Amino acid sequence: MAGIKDVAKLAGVSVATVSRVLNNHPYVKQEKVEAVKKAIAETGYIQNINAINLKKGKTNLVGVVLPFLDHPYFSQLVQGIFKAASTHRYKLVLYQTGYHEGQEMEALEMLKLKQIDSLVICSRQVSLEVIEGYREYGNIVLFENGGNTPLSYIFVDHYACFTNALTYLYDKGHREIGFCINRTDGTNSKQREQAYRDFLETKGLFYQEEYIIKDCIYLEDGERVLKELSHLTRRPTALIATSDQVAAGIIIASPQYGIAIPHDLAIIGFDNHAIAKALNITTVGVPLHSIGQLLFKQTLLEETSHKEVAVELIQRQTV
Amino acid sequence: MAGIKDVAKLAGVSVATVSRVLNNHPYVKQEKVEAVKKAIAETGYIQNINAINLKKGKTNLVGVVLPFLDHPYFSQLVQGIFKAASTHRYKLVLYQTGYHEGQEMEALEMLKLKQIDSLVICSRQVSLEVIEGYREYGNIVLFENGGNTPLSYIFVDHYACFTNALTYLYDKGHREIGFCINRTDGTNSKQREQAYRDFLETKGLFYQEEYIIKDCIYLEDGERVLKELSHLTRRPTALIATSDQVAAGIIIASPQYGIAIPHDLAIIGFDNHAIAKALNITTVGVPLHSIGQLLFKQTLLEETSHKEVAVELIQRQTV
DNA sequence: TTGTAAGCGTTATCAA
DNA sequence: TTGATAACGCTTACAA
Repeated sequence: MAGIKDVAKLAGVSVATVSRVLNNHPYVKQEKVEAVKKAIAETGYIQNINAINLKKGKTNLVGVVLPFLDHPYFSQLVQGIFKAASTHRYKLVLYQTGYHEGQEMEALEMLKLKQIDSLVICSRQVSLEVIEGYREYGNIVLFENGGNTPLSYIFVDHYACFTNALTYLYDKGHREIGFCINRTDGTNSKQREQAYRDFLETKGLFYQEEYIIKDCIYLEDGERVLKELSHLTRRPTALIATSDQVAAGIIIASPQYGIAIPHDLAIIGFDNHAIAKALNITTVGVPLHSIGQLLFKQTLLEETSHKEVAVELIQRQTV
Repeated sequence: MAGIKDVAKLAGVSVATVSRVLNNHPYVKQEKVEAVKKAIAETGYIQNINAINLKKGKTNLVGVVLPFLDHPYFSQLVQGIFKAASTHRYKLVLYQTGYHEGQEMEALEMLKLKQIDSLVICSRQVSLEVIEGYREYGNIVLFENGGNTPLSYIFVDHYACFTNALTYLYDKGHREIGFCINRTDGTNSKQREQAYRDFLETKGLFYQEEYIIKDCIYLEDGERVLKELSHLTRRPTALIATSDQVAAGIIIASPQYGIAIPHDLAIIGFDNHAIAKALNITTVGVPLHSIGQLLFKQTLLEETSHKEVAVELIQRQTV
C-alpha cells in the first residue's frame, strides 16, 4: 500500500510538501500541488488516520454512555448529540452499559487512552468521584444534576417537574397519587421520589409504599402496572408514569382492566414522545433532542458549566 | 505525561520489557514484572491507543451506517450489533446518514483511513458498485438482499414476506388491499412494491395508485394514512403498514375517523415491536436483535456470505 | 517555498 | 529472558 513517501518520490518532492498539500497549507507552489495531487491519484495513496491521531493527540471521536438504545428517551438524546457532533465533524462512539459499571469504566478508560476526545454520560452507575478522576483526560459532560461537581452537566430539574405534576394532579382533586419509576437508585429517580415524599408531607397526605411501581421502563411494563394496582384494595386515582412509553402501555391495557382513563385513573407521562401526542397523553415535555445537542456542544467548551433545561407540562386528555 | 520510557527508566528495564508486561507476554522474569507494574502505578502511566492502532493497523472499532436512530427498527438492530460487538471487545462508531449520501461516503472513507476496521451498512443510498470499491479496506456487511454482489449480506426476503402477508389477507377475503411504504427507492421498498404488483396480477386484481401511501415511517404518520384514505371514494379494506409504528398510528387514530379495525380496515404491521403486542397487531415478525448480532459477526469473517433470515407472520387481532 | 529530520508512543524483530 | 532499534505514517519545527 502506497505511503506518503511513495507519493513524495513519484511527485519529486519531499514528504513534507506532500503533507502540506494534504493539509491545504499555503506556500506551496501551484505546480508542485498539481504534481502531488497527480501522484496521489496515481498511487492510490490513502492517509492513515491513526498516524494523524497519534501525532495530533486527538481523534475527533466522542463517546456516548447510555444503558440502552431501544427506548425513545435515549435514541432521541443520541439523535440530538449526533446532530451537533455531525456539524463539528465529530463521530460518536457508543458505550451501551446495560447499567453495568464495567462498560461505563471502559468508556472512561477509552478517554484516558485517547481513543475518544471527550465523553457524554447520559446515565451512570459509577460514582461521581470516580468519574471526576477522569476529568484530566478530556471533557466529560453529564446529563443529570451533578450538584457541585466540577464536571459539566446539563440537567432537567426532576424535583421541580415532579412537584409540578403532583400539584397539577392535586389541584384537579386527586389525593391518592402514585407513580411509576425505573431503577430506584438513579439520580433522577431519587429526585422524583424525594419530590413525592415532600409533596405528600406538605399536603398532609399519607405515603403508601404500594403506590410506587418499580422497574417501569418500556411500553410493555404498563400492563404490569395495572396488574399490580388491581391487587390493591385501595387504589390511586392518579399516576405519574416514568415516561410516555409506560403511560401508553397503561392506557392501552386499561380497557382489559376495566379502567377508564382519566375517569378511574388519571395519567401524566414524561418526555412527550410521539405516542403521547397520538394517545393524547398529558405529559411533561422534555426536549431531548435539544438537550442532546447541548450535551455535545458542552463537550467542545473548556470552561465547565451547569445548565438547567426548562420543561413544560403539556395538558392533554389523560388527567 | 508519563510515557513508556519513563516507566522503563523507573523500573530499570527497557521499553521492550515494559511493553511485554503490558501485553502479558511470557518470558519476563517475575521480579521485573513486579518492578514494571510498580513503576506504572507510580508514574501514572497511560497507554496511547492511537500509537497501538497505528502499529497494529487496527482500531477495534466497527462503523454502523443507518439513516436515523429514533425508530425501534434501527435502535433494535443497533442494540443487537452492539451486543455481539461487545462480546468481541469491539466498539461501535455511528454514522447517521439521514439518507444522505455524503454521510455514507464519510463512513466508507473512514474505513479507508482505518479509523474503523469494518462497516455494517443497515441502509444505504450509495450504489452497490461504489460500496464494492471499498471492499479492499475492510469487511463490509449489508442488511439487504444484495443479489450477487461480492459483499457479505444478511437479509430478509421482503418479496416473500409481502407476498405472504398479501396472501393471508386475500385468504381472509380481502380484495382491496393497500400498503404503506417509506421511501420508494429503497431496496426493501422496491421488493415490496414488486411483490404487490405481481400478487395483483396473479390474482387478477387492479393496481390502484391511491392504495399506496408513501413516506410512512413513524407512529405519527399513521394518522396521515387515514386522512389520505378518507379522501378516496373507494377505499381498501386492508392495509399492510411499513412497520408496527405506522400500524399503531393508524389503529390509534382510527376511532377519530370512525373506522373499526379490523372490521372496516384490516391491518398487518411489520417487525413485531413492543407496541404490536400491546395493541394486538397482526404483524410480520422480524428478529432485528438477532439480525444485528449476525451482522456484526459477519464482520469478523473473512469469507463473504449471503444469509437469509426467516421471519414469520404473527396472527393477532387486526386482521 | 521547500526539504531534513525529529518526534508522536507503541510493538516486534533480532541479536545477545 | 532481555535490550536496541527499526518500523508504523504522519506533522511540523527549523533550516535553507
